[in-house]
Amino acid sequence: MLSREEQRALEDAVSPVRSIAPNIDLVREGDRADTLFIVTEGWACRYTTTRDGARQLPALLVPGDVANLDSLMFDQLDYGVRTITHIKIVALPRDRALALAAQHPGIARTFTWLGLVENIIQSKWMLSIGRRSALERLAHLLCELSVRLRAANDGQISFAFPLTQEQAGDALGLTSVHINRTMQRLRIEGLISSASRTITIRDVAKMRQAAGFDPRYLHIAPRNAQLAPV
Amino acid sequence: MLSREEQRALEDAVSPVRSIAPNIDLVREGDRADTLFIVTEGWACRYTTTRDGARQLPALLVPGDVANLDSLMFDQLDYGVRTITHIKIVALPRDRALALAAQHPGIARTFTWLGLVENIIQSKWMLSIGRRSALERLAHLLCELSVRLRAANDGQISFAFPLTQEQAGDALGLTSVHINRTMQRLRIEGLISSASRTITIRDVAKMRQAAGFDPRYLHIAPRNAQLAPV
DNA sequence: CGGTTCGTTGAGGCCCATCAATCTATGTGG
DNA sequence: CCACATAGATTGATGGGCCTCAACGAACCG
Repeated sequence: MLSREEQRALEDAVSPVRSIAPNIDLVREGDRADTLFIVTEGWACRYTTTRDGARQLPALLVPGDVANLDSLMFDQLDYGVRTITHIKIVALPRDRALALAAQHPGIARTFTWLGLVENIIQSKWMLSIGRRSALERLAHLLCELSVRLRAANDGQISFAFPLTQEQAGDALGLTSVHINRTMQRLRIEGLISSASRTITIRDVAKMRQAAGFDPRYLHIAPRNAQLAPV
Repeated sequence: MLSREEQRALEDAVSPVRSIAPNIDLVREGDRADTLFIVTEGWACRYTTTRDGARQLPALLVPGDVANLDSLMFDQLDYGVRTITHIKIVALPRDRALALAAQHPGIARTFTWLGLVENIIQSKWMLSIGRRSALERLAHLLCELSVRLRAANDGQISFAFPLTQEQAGDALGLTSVHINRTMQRLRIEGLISSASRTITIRDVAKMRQAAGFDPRYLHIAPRNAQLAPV
């Protein structure tokens, strides 16, 4: 999507890579932020909270994601950003981001593209949280992540899944206890297996069926197109 | 946000106003769309569905909203758009929208601004659906709409609310039956009253308290700033 | 090796869904 | 202008999916 020149300009504009430990707030709800953070390695999440402390994650951030796109236009953040694993990020000051966008149409295009995809993903999450059972929700999330992480799909898919069950619950609108029980059901039904924070989807077709998952909404070209179902 | 010239360019690019009856699909899930629809009067919604027919509305569309912003970049829609009331819309072909954005920085800015605000609103809806009780959810939605519709706030707020209870349920991840009972509780507790599709929030402060609502996330300047709480 | 975080299990209860019936409002055609 | 049809609102009874609380086990780490 970016020309070589644009790629270059972007890399020049960006701060040196910064490493951050797990469970650290990059930004807190309500903070002012005039810098975009781009995840290059590891996992993070956006989070929102109710007055009484309940948490909902509106997004999981994996390598390639921008943590706070809206800082492009808004001073104040409506959510916090917190690391999940050890993570590497680069920072892009808003001024420079806007200047880049003004100068390079491909970069402007990329920003709006990112925003629109985020939007679509959030819509799907809403559908899950509002209308799907716990089993479907969890299955759908795992399917989505397998695609976003571009995990190889050869009938089985394996990928690192570093969330605690509590964090998974916060993403799906469930409690950690219920995540636990739901994960067990997924295992018992032979859909997944997991060991040391790695999930493997044992039968991708069956899993997607159980989740009601159709990868097209992610607008990502599948890694090996000839193998990707539907 | 737009210069007078840009305003003008936009109005010139747009199709004549079209009127549409209630409960009509403008676009269906999965349809191709190369035209943006902008609501100028009346209500509509975006909707998504699961395989087994459950519905979730990721957005309510009121005057000023763009129904399908992502058609700016994507051919295929991941949701349907359906009218709720009689409605008036104008159409803006993608080509012209992109050309306008390329030529007028204010218009480009407006598009990304709209996308980012949508994003934030969706995050709040996710928080509601995932973590709030039915009462809080409904109260929060009504508070949000009162602000988005720019209803006058003089301690009380009245505005037309044309959703059926089924549609409200689809927006909030609840059933119509439960919307009914929850609405009754809001009335009994003196927070709202309603007659012939008009809602009035009787005590705005108490209502916002009950909803956990803070209007800042909408990034709209309040109509009479001196009266806006918080 | 003790401490802390995370995962697992059980018992009990509540919020909201489901199903179904009835009531009300709106609109339509005769 | 009324009879009727239909969509939407309301009510009741019942049940289930998920929450809550609490305890215990397992893994990790300094």
